[in-house]
Amino acid sequence: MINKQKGTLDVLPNDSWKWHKVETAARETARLYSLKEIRTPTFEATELFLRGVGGTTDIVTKEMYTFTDKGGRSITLKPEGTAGVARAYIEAGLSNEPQPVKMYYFTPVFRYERPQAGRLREHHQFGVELYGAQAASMDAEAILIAKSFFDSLGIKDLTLNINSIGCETCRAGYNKALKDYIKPNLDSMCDTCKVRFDKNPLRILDCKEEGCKTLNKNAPSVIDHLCPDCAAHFSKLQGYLKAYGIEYVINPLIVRGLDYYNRTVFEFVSNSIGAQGTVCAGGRYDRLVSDVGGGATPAVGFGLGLERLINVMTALGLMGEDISAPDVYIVTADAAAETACLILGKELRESGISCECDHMGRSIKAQLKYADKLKCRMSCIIGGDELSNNTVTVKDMGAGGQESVKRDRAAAFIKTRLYGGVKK
RNA sequence: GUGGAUGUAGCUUAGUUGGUAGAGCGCCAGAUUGUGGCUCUGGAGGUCGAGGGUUCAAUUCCCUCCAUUCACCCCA
Repeated sequence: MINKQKGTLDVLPNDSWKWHKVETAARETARLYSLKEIRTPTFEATELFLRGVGGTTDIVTKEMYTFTDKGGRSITLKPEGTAGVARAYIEAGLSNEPQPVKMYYFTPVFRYERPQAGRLREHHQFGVELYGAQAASMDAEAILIAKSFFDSLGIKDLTLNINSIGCETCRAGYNKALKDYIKPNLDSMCDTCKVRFDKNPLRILDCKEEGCKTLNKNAPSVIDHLCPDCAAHFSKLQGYLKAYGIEYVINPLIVRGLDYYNRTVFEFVSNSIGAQGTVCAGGRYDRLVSDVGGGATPAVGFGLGLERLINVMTALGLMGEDISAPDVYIVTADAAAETACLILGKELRESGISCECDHMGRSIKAQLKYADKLKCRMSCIIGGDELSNNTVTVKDMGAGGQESVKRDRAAAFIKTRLYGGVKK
């Protein structure tokens, strides 16, 4: 027996409807906002992520699935969805299309980490990428898209956290202020924070060590050090959110772990699925496209973890149940009727009725029992009597009654019963 | 990479102060004539995570490993 790999998930036949439900809702939301789907490869040149995500980030330094292919190239399974989209945008010359270019994707994402509740080595994301617009209204629309997607699924449990981490110019000033604040206490910080102090002070705010957290509470806020342009952008964003009626919390401690973000960052967080409660996270990344070799292109977007989303919905009792079932089960009441049953099945399917025939050689009783388990709405029975009369016995599995119908009228009769004569 | 918890049938699990295991659900089959849902009866299915040690004897005690799980770092 070879087991599945650590941190991977099988979506089994009895669970796949959950994914369909969520994916259908996502595609409908995408349609409403005129997003077009983009599909990019599962693996890319490692260099893309080094330059896009950032060579010093944890994702790149210790979590990537990187290998050398048979041609000696360094290949990496995508650790996030955005870099590949940026690459495709440049490579296909999408900057020449009318802007903005609004896209969405579904993708597997691979990160080598220890699994726990809400964390896998391969997970799946629904992502949105809005390229070409620098207006704060686009940031607001990204958030609105996520919000209306959650609303369409009935999820009310999520808290929206927003923050602005500024641009390069305000970052420099802020980093200095932060370092000035930290410096007297640097010795009491944890080891990783000491490293962050030099490399990327902003990330100190993200530290979960008790000592560092306490110190961070009174740390200068990024928001107070934004340059006039960034401050205006952040203020406009909040204006749009208020206009949309979207509640949010400004959380100055939100700092994304991917280097490409600037200005707006946000997270939708749930409390119902354990320690890893971030279901959706995103922000603005105006430097990404140029970082991976394209022209200056403002962009904003988010990634949304589908496994976590399904976990939240399950925890909140919003997942519902699988309602897909074959419409009709065809009971082979006599071995001699087998061919007649199979042909009837083909005919029903050709007229749009889903159905199932016996392939197990079961007794009539067992076949009806099975039809009941499948939750079929109707059964057709063909045995010796029906063969000689050229009829089909049609049984209503809900009400329990049954009647004899001429064989050549069977499909039409069943269709009327199932859909009231209106084609599905 | 670090720390804690757990590993008995497909699932949820009981159990033995050490004498090679039961239950519920599920699955399959029956309960006179060609008919499901309720009920009843029967059946299949477990090398008690793997390897080693102690012992006359280990699923039970000890060790190692593996897997799962939760938390940390980090992230969706």
